[in-house]
Amino acid sequence: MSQESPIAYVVDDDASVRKALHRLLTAAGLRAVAFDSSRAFLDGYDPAGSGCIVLDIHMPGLSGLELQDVLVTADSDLPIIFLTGYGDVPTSVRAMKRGAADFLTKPVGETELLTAIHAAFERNRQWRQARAEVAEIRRRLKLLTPREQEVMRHILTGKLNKQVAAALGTVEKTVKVHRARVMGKMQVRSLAELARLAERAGIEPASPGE
Amino acid sequence: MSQESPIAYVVDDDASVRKALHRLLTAAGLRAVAFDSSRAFLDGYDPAGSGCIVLDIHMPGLSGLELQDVLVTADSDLPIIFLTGYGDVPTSVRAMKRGAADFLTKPVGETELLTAIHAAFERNRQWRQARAEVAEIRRRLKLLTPREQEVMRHILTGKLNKQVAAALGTVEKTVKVHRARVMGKMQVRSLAELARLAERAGIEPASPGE
DNA sequence: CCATGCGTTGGACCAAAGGCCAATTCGCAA
DNA sequence: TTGCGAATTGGCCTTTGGTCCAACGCATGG
Repeated sequence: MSQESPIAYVVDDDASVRKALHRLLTAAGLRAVAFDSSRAFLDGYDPAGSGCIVLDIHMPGLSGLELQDVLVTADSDLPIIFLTGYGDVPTSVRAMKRGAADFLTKPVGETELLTAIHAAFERNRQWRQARAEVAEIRRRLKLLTPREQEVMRHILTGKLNKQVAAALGTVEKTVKVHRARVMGKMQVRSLAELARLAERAGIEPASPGE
Repeated sequence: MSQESPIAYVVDDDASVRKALHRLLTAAGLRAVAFDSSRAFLDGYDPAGSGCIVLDIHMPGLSGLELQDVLVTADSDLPIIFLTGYGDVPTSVRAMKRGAADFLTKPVGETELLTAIHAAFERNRQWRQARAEVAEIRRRLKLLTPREQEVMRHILTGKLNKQVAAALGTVEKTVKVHRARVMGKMQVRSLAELARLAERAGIEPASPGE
């Protein structure tokens, strides 16, 4: 568990802004990394790391909004704080509707920015935690053989072993064995725990009929 | 199951705007109800109904943003579409961060507004559905006696009846009876279903120790 | 050809869950 | 006082779940 501290990525094509922001964030005790373009950011950031992005809108190449689209599509969990000098209402609304954490206008107060960053860090932390839990569940799920997954899906509907057997065209004994292996591989000791994991990870139970 | 069609509430202190919006929405086949102030809206809207609100920002008395705060606090599920002639970025961002469905500026295109309203209706529909499910679960939960609720919480941890009995200072037989009543009142036929309901409704299982 | 692993199945056995009937105690309300 | 619902407990029986030992068929790779 490498619990690295979150990084505040700064993406702005204006060197003086980058420098000022970097200095401000570093002085506040944050890890800050600056990029001069969306492309440079995409090439240099750590998709698995934690943190947030302080992003300018108007930039050559990929604009801030376009970078947001790329990250959303890529299912990134880095919150984006837009920071622009020429923001208009439609743009800010669009950005927020696509999940931006905040939308600030230059010049921005130190406190305002730092508050936004800390909030973004917190959002990122919670998101990552939720995602990690689901990822762990899915990791275990992959350990199950196809047959075991089928049995699990039927069990989650509340079927009895014999009913699962009938649905799968096998006998109760076999279901028992699969069931035991499912419980073992999913690392749960009760049906209640299994159902909870399944609910969290979005595992749909089999249709009652089939 | 009164499946009434959603209502588009219009809240604006400008009579001409109200009239124009009402005509526009009605012409589009929507049920529209207009109010000239936040207070009038609060007094006249149906908290249990479905729909959305087209809300002006600048109004005497409670402003649009203040009305939003009231509704958020009241846990309303009516999406708010702000519609203002003097919107600025900080205001729109604040509104969006508090959950506004959209933030449009006058003059607004017919298509733009209608699209926003339909999107808001859909959001409202999904929200209401999710809320209705949880409400139904909680309704059943209230049918449980305190003891039965305790037993349920322990069962949800995966404990055996005898372990639940030990935790509650009683005997296995009693737990069995309570358990059966829990299953009956919650209208589930398996532990898996019960666990699913509990997970959805945010019912926390008892701590394993106690 | 054979070893290895996976999926499958059988048998035996014990623990646990669920259902049914009956009974007691307690507190609160008619 | 009487009655009722909640909580509790007992006994008895059936069904189900969980586990151990054992075995067979099949594909994959050595």
